[in-house]
Amino acid sequence: MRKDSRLSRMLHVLLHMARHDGPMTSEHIAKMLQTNPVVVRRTMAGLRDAGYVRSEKGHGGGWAIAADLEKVSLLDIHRAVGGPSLFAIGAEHENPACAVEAAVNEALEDALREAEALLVARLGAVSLAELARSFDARCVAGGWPHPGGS
Amino acid sequence: MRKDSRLSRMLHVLLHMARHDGPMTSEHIAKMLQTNPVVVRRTMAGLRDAGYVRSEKGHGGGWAIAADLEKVSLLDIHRAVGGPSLFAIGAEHENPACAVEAAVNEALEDALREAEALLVARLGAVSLAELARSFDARCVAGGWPHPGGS
DNA sequence: TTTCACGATACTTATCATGTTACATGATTC
DNA sequence: GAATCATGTAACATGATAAGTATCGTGAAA
Repeated sequence: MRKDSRLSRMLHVLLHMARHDGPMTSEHIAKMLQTNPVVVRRTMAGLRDAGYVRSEKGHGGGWAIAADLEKVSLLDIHRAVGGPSLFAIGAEHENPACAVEAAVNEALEDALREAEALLVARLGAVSLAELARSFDARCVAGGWPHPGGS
Repeated sequence: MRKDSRLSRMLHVLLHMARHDGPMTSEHIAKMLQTNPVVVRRTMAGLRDAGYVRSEKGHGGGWAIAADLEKVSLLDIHRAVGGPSLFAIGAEHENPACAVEAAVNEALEDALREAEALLVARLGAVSLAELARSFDARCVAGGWPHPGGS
């Protein structure tokens, strides 16, 4: 099953925007993500609705950060793009009539719930600002040219 | 994205088989799972290849347990059905040229790795026998009629 | 030899993120 | 105000994959 990369893509965009002056167009962003401007607008609409970014039409328009990156976590972004299910496996029926199936589901869902709690906690504990700073640190440590092209 | 229910289904079948005398046909199993016999054979082929079940053709044929349930974990079954990816989210590119994207991927993959380790540990810690016993306990506690129809 | 049940192949369906085309809307520039 | 730029939105195509279906072959039991 192909993976949902919306969170990953939006984080990528947000970090670029955090180190970029002025708005970025969908077309520019699409090139960064190697995709289509419409996909960018569609996905970023969630971030806009959540107030994390702002979009402006017309000349000089585009997308810009609209929130304090210290206060937005990776989990917030995950939710802003629709908070898709984190797992690719699960039970077939929600409320099985069969007692055996119910027992199996409970065992599996217990395990999944725990893993989800861990993942949610991890994503919720990291702010975009921290992620951006850790990126800066990587650049210094690894001797990368900082701004980066894409 | 619709979830992969192979693990859940196979556990359901295995628990029934553990409390059932003689082989069960694909058709019988398919009714339990509310699906098609071909789907059953296709999915159970993995369990057979791994040696967890055995299949016999002809009159009186069907599927039967072929392993010590104490020694088979839920993780083993997950792997026997193909060990599909556990997560529905992930990064777009494996080895991004962009340093920002690489940093994002690393952060996300760290979190996913941790959650996966937890989930794998949980699934690996439970044997089919334990799962079956916990089902028995549920029946007693809840006053269910034990054998169950589907 | 008939019936039963699995084995295997091929094809269809369902789902959903992603990709694409087309056009409307609003803002800026001239 | 006309042209241009950029987003907003709708509609549809694509790709991947689990699941569903139809069909026929194979081997075992009655």
